[in-house]
Amino acid sequence: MLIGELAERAGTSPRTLRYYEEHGLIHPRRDANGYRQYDDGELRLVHEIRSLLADGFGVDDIKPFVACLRAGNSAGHVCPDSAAVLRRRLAEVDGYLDQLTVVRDRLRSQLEEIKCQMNP
Amino acid sequence: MLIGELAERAGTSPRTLRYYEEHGLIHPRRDANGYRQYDDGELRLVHEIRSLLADGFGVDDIKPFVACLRAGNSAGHVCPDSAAVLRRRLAEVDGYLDQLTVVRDRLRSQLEEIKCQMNP
DNA sequence: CCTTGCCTTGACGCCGGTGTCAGGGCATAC
DNA sequence: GTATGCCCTGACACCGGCGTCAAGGCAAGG
Repeated sequence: MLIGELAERAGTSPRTLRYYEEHGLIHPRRDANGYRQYDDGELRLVHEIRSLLADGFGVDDIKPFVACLRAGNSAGHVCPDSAAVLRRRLAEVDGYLDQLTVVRDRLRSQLEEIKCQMNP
Repeated sequence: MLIGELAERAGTSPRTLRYYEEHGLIHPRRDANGYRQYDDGELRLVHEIRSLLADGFGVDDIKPFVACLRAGNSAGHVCPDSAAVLRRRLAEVDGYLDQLTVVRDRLRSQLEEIKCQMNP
């Protein structure tokens, strides 16, 4: 499978796949051409990567998950290193949720205040 | 009041104040020197700006609030334009909260899964 | 006069995942 | 031969609020 086909099957772009490779997430073989050659395992990997990115992980955070999968585990998050990253990210997300909740409440109360002024 | 003093009183930096000015949020007078000259009204304005920024508004979003204050209103959010921005931002924040909640639940369930494997 | 310290404008750096363009090779079909 | 379409590497653009450095002016104290 060449890079274009993998990109399409993974719902992304060749540029993106080269970026993942540049950052050590995937290691495709090369044809005599120099063309990157991927197999179905890489497709699964890319799906995992994109899922983690969608959850807000950074590329560096994802490396332990990839290593875990490559070590033969059925899921990327069952290894200790991945779990540590998971916990860190969970704490981060909880923090963002708290912050956003505070902001939302402020916004709501300001909008409430306006409504009251309209019906004095 | 010169820019350094205002910056310190507002808890920020001269660079930041020049940035606000560059984007049309404040309009200080100039001394014969060319030095920016601020009064206490600008200090209040800067506090308002920084509060809005902390709530996730962009510089452009803030303009209506500043205009509202300059129009003599006691608060920046009581004008129709500001209210519209408030509603837009509230919807945005609600969206982020939904997304983050989904992510948090996924992270939690993955961590749960690991705990279960440790006590089989 | 010289230093110190504030002020001025202008411009580049950051962060991070991708888009996009430039310039060139390979492969297949006509 | 050439047209098409994929591949390659390398590099700049983006967004946005601000840090930071450069190069220079102004004010005041020794």
